[in-house]
Amino acid sequence: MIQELIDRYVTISFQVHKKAETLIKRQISNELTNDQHYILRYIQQSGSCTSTELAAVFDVNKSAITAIINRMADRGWIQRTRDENDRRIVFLTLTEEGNQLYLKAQEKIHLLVESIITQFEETEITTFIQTFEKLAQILARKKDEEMGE
Amino acid sequence: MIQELIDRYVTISFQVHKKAETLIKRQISNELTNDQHYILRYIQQSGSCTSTELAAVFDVNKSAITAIINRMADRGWIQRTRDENDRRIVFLTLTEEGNQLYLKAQEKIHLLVESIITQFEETEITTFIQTFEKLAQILARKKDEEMGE
DNA sequence: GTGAATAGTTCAACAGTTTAACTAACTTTA
DNA sequence: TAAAGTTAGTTAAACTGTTGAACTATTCAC
Repeated sequence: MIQELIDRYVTISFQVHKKAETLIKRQISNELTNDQHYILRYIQQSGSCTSTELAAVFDVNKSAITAIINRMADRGWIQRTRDENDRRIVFLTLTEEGNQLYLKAQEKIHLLVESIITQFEETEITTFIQTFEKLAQILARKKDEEMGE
Repeated sequence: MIQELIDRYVTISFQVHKKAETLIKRQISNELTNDQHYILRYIQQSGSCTSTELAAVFDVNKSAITAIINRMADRGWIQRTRDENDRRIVFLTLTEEGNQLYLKAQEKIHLLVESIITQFEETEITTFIQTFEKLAQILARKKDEEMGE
C-alpha cells in the first residue's frame, strides 16, 4: 500500500517536473535558461543578495553560483558591488536591463501557470499548494538532519 | 487572489524540486546522477526501449539521449541491440550490473520517500498525488497544444 | 526505383555542477 | 598585537546534460 504510493509519487513528481520545466523553457528560453530565471527572481524579490546566500538557497556550491553570475554579469543583467564595511562580501543586484528581462519572463510564466491552475477547482489547488508547502518544510528539516550527521 | 496562488505555486514548486533533487542526489550520487537513475528506471520498467522513446518521455533531443546512453554503456550498465526486422532501431536494455545498480538506488530512494510521506495523513497524501497526476495530464495536453502551433 | 521519412550518431558550443586550490578580508585568541 | 583560524568569493580542471545542424543507414510510399 505504502509501496504503491511511494512509486506513484516518484513517477509523477519526476514527470511533472520535466514537463513543467520544458513548458517554461519554451516560454522564456530565447533569452534565459530556467536557472537564470530563478536567480533573477530571487535577486529581484530580495532586492540584493550574496553568492553564499544563493548557494544555500539553490543547494549548490558557491563556485556554481560564481559561474552563473559571471555569465549573467557579462550579459549586463546583474551587477556586483563590494560591501564597504566588510570587503569580502559582494552584493548582487539587478541592472535595469536585468529587471526588465525578469519582468517580461515572469509575465509569460504567470500566464502559463494561470492557464493551468484555473483548470482546477479553487479548493483543490489551495489544498494542493498547502500540502506542497508542508512538503517543502519537511524536506528542509530532512536536509538539516542529514547535514547534521 | 489568483495572482497570489500563482506566485505561491511558482515559488514552492521550484523549492520542492530543488530540495528533493538534492536529497536524492545525496542518496545515490556516488554511483549515479539523478538523470541516469531515471533512465535506468524507465528501461527497467519497460524491459527495453529505444532512444526516440526516451527522448519523447524525457522531453529532450535524441542527441542528448545518445550522449547519456554512451556514458552508461561505457560503464557497462546498458546494452544496445539492433532490431533484426528494422535495422534502424536500437533496443536499449539493462545489463545485470545495470539492474543491480538500479535496484540498490531504488531501495535508497524508496526509504527516503517513505520517511517523508509517512509524515502526512494518508488521505492528504493520496489527494495530493491525485492532483499531481491530474496536473501531469494537463501539462501533457498543454504541451501537445503548444507543439501544434 | 527514386524521393521522402525515420532511427540514430557525431560534432561544436554552451550551461551547470563538483572538487580542490587559491586570494583577500575579517575574527579569535594566546 | 601577531599568529591561527574562519569566511566570502574566485579560478581551473573535469565532468554531465543540452541544443542544433549535419550526417549515415535504413525503410516506406508511390
